[in-house]
Amino acid sequence: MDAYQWPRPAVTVDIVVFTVLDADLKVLLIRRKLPPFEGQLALPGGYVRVSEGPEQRGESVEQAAYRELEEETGLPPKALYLEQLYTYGEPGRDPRMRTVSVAWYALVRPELAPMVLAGTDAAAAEWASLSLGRPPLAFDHDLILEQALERVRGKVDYSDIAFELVPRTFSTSELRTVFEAVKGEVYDAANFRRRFRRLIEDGLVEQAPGHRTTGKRRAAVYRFVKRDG
Amino acid sequence: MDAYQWPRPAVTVDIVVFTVLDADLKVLLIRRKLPPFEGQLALPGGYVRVSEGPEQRGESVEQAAYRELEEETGLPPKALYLEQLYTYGEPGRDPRMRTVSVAWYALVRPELAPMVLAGTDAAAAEWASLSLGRPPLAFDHDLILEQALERVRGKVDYSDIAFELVPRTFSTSELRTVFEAVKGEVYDAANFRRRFRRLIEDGLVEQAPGHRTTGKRRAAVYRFVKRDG
DNA sequence: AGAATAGTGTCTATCAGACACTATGCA
DNA sequence: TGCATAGTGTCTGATAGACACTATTCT
Repeated sequence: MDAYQWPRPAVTVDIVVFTVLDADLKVLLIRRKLPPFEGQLALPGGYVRVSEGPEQRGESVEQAAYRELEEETGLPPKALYLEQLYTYGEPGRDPRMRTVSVAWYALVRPELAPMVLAGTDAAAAEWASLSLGRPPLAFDHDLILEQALERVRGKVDYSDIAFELVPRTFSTSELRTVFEAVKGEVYDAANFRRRFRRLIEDGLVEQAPGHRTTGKRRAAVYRFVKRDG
Repeated sequence: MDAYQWPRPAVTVDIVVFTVLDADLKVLLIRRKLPPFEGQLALPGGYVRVSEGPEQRGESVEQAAYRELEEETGLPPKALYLEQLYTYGEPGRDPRMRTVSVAWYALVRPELAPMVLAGTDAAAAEWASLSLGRPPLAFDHDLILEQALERVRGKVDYSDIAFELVPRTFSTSELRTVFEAVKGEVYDAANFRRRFRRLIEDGLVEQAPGHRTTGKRRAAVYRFVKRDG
């Protein structure tokens, strides 16, 4: 039995974009201009574009995520770390029609965060803080946001994603601030340093020229060394 | 712009089913009876069933995974641990048409593994060993299998999934065998025991009545204690 | 009785958390 | 010159790996 002709769900992408601004974890939200959920906040996203028949011109699901992000927020693919999160396919999650959404999360360096709003018309996109209460979102986007947070919080400890949330060169206290914002807890500065020193010894991080002064005293800056490069 | 009318991809599920038999990690594969890839091995899976219009009768993506598994292998939903893996949506991954596949992995206890073949007509489903070389699979199923393996290998260390691959009651050496099969390395029996003893102290595992003899000497058996129950 | 497996104890290296401490440079 | 922040050193407890050891029971 070949299901070629059967009804198909619409396939969309939704993206949870995080950044850290003012020592605070933030998500990018869009104010919807059309029903359903008109006027409410939602995650950026949209339909995956495909073509009929076996020629299969059209974008991959990942490309769709990059494209929608650029269209809706002005963020270019190069500026992003993008990773697939989960696929949501409950009937009823979109009141219009049966929709399966492939959700992604993205990380943006703080220097690039301000360019987001410039790329779209005034009031469309905004960085919402996550340390305070959360606004209700359209569709099942609350759930998606929650699971994205869980993923990032878990992964920050054993992977390199924290380096995607600091400037290209950064001080240890800037990196510590990212950890604190993501995990929502305070880290002992001395112990954090020691962990960080191991990263240098292992060659994951190297010192960069110059200094930075965020507090009272200037600090050495470092850069993340990519494994393959 | 509403994409209601635009062409849509077909949406499928594919499931990587693991079990441990004879101290060996195995995957459930299906011999395809229809083109494309006729006669080749593939992961069990199939189309997600939806309905037209806003009424949205139809199954969730997760239900589709359970249903396809039961249809193709005879494994009832109750017998399985099922978790979503990743969604594959590259154009060209199915030569017939544009297809987005939501992949899952499932774990089956060894006692239940034999019932798989009984549920289907003779030569359709088989448990393939993973310690030897792998047969080439249809579509991009090699990739899916590889990523499922990676997920299970990573997760077995910090989660409870190992308990889904032993009988309901088990000896420490049975549990160790599962770890060895999954990770592909030998564990020091004494150190493994010590780790295991901590699980008992923490109440995650409790001793069960009776004994089991897999080797020369009989061993105490335990059962996993669910957190919420 | 022999032998393989179940199960215990011990030593060492590593790492995280707590916290006392020194050093620097901006106000 | 004060003081907040950068950065170092040290103690303690938890845990993993290596490995020597005892205990049990099947054949």
